[in-house]
Amino acid sequence: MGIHAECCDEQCIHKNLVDKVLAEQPDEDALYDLAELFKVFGDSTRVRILIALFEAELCVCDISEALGMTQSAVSHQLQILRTSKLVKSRREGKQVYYSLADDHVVTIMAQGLDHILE
Amino acid sequence: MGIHAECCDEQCIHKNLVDKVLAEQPDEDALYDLAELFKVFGDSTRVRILIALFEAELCVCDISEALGMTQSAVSHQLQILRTSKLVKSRREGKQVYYSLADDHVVTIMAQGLDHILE
DNA sequence: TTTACATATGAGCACTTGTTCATATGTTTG
DNA sequence: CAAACATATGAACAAGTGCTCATATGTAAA
Repeated sequence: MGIHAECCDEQCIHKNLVDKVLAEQPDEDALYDLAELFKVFGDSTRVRILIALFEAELCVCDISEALGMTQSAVSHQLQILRTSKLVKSRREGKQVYYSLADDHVVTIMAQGLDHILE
Repeated sequence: MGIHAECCDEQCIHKNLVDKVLAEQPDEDALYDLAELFKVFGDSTRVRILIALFEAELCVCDISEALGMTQSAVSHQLQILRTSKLVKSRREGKQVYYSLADDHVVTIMAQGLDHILE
């Protein structure tokens, strides 16, 4: 007996649809990576950082100031954003400047805003 | 002294940029809602459910079968997806059928896939 | 080199989250 | 009505996450 011993007898399952879903499903790694990507967008501090970077390239210190958060907290989040390739960084003297890595960030955020503003 | 007592003296802040960021920032509620929305996409079980629903409208039982997960786990996740208005449901006899709520889901997922496949 | 500043990072803790298990609700059939 | 089935939901627990604090690294000025 499988997981569904007490649910969903054979006659009620739409077997052909389930098979189609299983056939079309992206591979396990892609699914995992996709969820990991959205997880990065799923924190209000990181969202605020990304929106701040819509305006301009900013140094860590600027971002801390704009968000009213400690440099450490912001720096930790910036690393996560950088690991996911959502932002890129550039050192200029003592400062490190961050900016958006590509257009996907903007598109994804715009679609998200569209959705919540309905 | 504020939060930044030991960091980022006045001369190093790009005050005009910070002010611009503060002025253009969406209100607190929108930022929070946006992060909440992406948080929903940020779980591989929910991503798998959404991708399954790309193919067809499915009942809870079909989804459990396709994902190889218990009915309870799937049902909990479906409620989260429904609360965020990413899926909608329709009862037909004993079954409840779920489908994608609107096109934003597809667009957001497609952009996400684009990003990770680069 | 020493000092000061900007940023990065590791450890620890409080809080959140996904699953399981047990059970409740809703629907159809006998 | 009772029994069977599909789905929903509350509680509890393990695993993950974001912040703080302390400290390390990197860079420029004295």
